[in-house]
Amino acid sequence: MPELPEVEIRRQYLETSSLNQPIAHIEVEDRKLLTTDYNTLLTTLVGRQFTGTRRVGKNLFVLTDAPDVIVHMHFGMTGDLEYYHASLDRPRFARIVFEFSNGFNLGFLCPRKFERVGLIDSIDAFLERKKIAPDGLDISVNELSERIRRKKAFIKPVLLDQSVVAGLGNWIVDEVLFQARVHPEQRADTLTNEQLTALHDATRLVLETAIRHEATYRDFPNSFLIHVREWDDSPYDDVEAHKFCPRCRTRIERSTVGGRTTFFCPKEQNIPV
DNA sequence: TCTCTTGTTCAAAA
DNA sequence: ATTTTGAACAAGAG
Repeated sequence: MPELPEVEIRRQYLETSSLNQPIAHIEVEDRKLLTTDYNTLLTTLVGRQFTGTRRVGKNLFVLTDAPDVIVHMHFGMTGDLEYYHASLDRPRFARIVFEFSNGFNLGFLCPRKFERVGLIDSIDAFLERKKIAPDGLDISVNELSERIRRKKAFIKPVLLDQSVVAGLGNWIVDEVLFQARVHPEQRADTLTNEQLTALHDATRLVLETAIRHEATYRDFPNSFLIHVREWDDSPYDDVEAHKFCPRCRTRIERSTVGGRTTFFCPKEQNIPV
């Protein structure tokens, strides 16, 4: 789940629930989830407060009242946050828990242990070191085009590359390509200016739509491809109807591109000849 | 029981 | 040397 829109929702959640409360303790069930030594994490953060948040791509940064002390969070494939009163049971999979002195806890839920939390001293240095490109909501059409044109790989894995544009994951890339009518296996360096503009427009459309609907897939417009994904089905959905292109009713094709499951409309997403 | 998975990394291959 | 590919990571869900 945690692609850019989900991380943005989590950022807003942390921002409204967990700022300006002294940290009394931090529980960590499995230290492999930390990118910073546990004792360093404790001595650095206990007594401090979260003061603000920033997000770039799928990375969430939590600022503190100590200079140059920033908590970095990455949600992997399944990470989530839950703010709850300490008198309640710890939420399932809350393997890292920030305990505030006011009796509330912020749980970092890590069902699959692909998530990571650690300290950094500079967001810019972190982005540089990790080669994180500009965020999908900030990147200009020129910069996106420039970065895509440099690559020869299929456009799908290029858009998944966080050093090209930050925040797009597997389903968003499929959705962006569908909205822009670009085939996932078109070579990146063969995209026309019109296609690059369409990709930039589609990126904004998909990201903004997802954030507006708080990343709840079933609420997305019917014009979106996402409804073909089986994990979107609800008891109210006509599952069969979702296997067809919402525009031309052609059966949606499922394949593997760049090692990832890919859905696309074989009629509308063509490679120009 | 078996397959699949929304992400990233790193080593191998090209 | 650089870019691309693909396995590995861990564990839950269906």
